[in-house]
Amino acid sequence: MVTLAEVAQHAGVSASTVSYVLSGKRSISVPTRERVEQSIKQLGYHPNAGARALASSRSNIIALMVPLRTDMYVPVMMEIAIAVATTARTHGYDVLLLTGEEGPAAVRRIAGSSLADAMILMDVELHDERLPLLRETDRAAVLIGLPADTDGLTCVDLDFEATGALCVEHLAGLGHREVAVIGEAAAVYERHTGFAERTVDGVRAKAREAGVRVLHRPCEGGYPAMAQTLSRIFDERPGTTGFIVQNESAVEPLLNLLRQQGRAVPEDVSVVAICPEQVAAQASVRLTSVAIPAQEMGRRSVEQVVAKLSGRGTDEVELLAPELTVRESTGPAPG
Amino acid sequence: MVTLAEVAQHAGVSASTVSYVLSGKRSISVPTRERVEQSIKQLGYHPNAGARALASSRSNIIALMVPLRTDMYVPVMMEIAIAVATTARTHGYDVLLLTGEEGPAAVRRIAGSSLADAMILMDVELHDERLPLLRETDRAAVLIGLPADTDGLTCVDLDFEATGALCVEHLAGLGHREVAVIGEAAAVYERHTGFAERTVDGVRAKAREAGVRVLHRPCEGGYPAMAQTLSRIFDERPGTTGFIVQNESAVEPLLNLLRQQGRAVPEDVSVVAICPEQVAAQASVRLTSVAIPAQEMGRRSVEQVVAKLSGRGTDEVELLAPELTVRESTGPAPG
DNA sequence: ATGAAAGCGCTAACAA
DNA sequence: TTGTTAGCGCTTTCAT
Repeated sequence: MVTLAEVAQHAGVSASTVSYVLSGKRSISVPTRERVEQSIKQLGYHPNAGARALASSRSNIIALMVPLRTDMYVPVMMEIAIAVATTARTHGYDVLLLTGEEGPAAVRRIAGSSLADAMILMDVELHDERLPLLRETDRAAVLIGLPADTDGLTCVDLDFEATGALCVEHLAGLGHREVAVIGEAAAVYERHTGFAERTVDGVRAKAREAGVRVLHRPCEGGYPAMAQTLSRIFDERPGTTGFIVQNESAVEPLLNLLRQQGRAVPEDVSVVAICPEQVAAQASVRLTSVAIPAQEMGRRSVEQVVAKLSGRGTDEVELLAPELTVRESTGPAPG
Repeated sequence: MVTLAEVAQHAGVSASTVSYVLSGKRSISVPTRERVEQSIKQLGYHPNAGARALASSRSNIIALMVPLRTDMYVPVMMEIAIAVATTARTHGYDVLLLTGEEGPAAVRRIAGSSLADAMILMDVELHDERLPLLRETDRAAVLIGLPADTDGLTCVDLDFEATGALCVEHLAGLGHREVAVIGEAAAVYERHTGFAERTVDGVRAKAREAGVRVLHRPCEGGYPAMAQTLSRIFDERPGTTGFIVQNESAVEPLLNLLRQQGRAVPEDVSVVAICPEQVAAQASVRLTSVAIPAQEMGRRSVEQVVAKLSGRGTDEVELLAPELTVRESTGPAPG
């Protein structure tokens, strides 16, 4: 392995000069810098990560804790993770992938060992077990999601209340007066991840304002569950003409079932989805939707974390504004 | 931060003793060990990762390179990644998440900096750019996938030839004589990832043996593409009664289109899918399928890597045996 | 069974 | 603008 000392010798300078060329922390004369850079290239030098971490007490690693639940929509997690990893690289950081399995202990382990300079936690629950530990730690952290108490924490999330409101606004604008919300599986609500509730809150608030009736039903995904949920909805509210779906695995079943029942989309009923763009665009009817901005969430969380690490930190809740894209699943209310 | 020296002082022993208690690399008297463990717990000591890496030249980190392509089925990648992370932890390793973005340079960077002790590469292509670098490196590595030249490399993958054969065998056993293979998008074949070709090879070989006619068509996912592909298949081979689908985003469109055309599954046509269990089980018709054993692939790749790191290394290609699960999409050939 | 001490490769004062 | 040097916290030989 090529060491910094070898580079120094090869370039005819001291070790610290090489170090400073690398870090840019002090000015180096042009010829010296060029010689050093030349030597680095020639010898194929790469700074040793461990030594660097030890000497500087900075690992340049960000830990990303992803849940290992299966009831969250996986592509979104992956998209966030990829966005985190690529954004982190542009700031000189690598990403350590932690699964939720270790639970709160992982926070202690990573912080204690100085393996990572900072942590990004995904799928945060309202009363997340990891938060107390996180607050004790001096480590920088950013949450993707919104816990009940955000005091002293930095959070990034989609503004789900605004999302719910936006969906209602769109449907109301098209003349729909009876709207059903098909939500996540009951387990998601019970887990109190918050986002599902926040969406419904937003829906309700805007509905009241717009004079729209709302019926909210959680739904496990898949055909059988969706069939049951749908028939119950029409039993209870036969006049329902608008649907807001926040459950990827219910989208396609819903469309199929409506078709089977002879209800045309969007002529008879309108459907707005809250889901990743890809799901909306590839569904059997191209769906009017509010996108889950997974990439943006990943990117912003890294930027927040990097800001914190550079002292420009802000303990702030950043809610991303929802955007509704009109496609072919919504139209004027019938009649 | 609590250091090893502090633990030593607190326990009234030398630093090396504490180190050896931790590593188990030499025998320690019971009372001493207990005192040390007591101190460790009491002080909340965690060994510093950087110092450890520097002194031992082992980071206890495995790098995982995931592709950032979008044309691979994302949940499978994620499942592998999670399996890698959790399995790694059981062996005392953490996982560094690298995206393909950096390309071959990432291999150099990680190896050069000793950031990771080993690498696991996903989505390996037949003539992968990273392989030459990998061979130069002394770092342990395992590929998920099968390049053209596996010499000196350890690979883990599903046995796609056997998978293709297994599908044909199942259909042939049910009396089907004309089978169509709906493959991945053309881009996947052009990229020469290999697995798609291997499947078709397996299909062809077994078909010859079983006297089954085979038509193979790549297919972009989604409805329009699937519609076109399907009509071409029936134009060319009106007698087709069996389908083998290796393309997650074509599955649901295919089922819908067959239904629309009045072809009942499995009464008129049978469908075998090569896809994750979840996709097969949640489709609108529960699909007979060969599963992509994502977890197993992740787990095995870590175990291989760990074996290599402990010297018990094997440069071996490990092909996982496919398993076909019969569900409701296959039945006897009509007529 | 335990201790003492020499590094591992780098960073960052402190000097010049 | 550059060099000298003292650690960073741990592992591991060499002693005892």
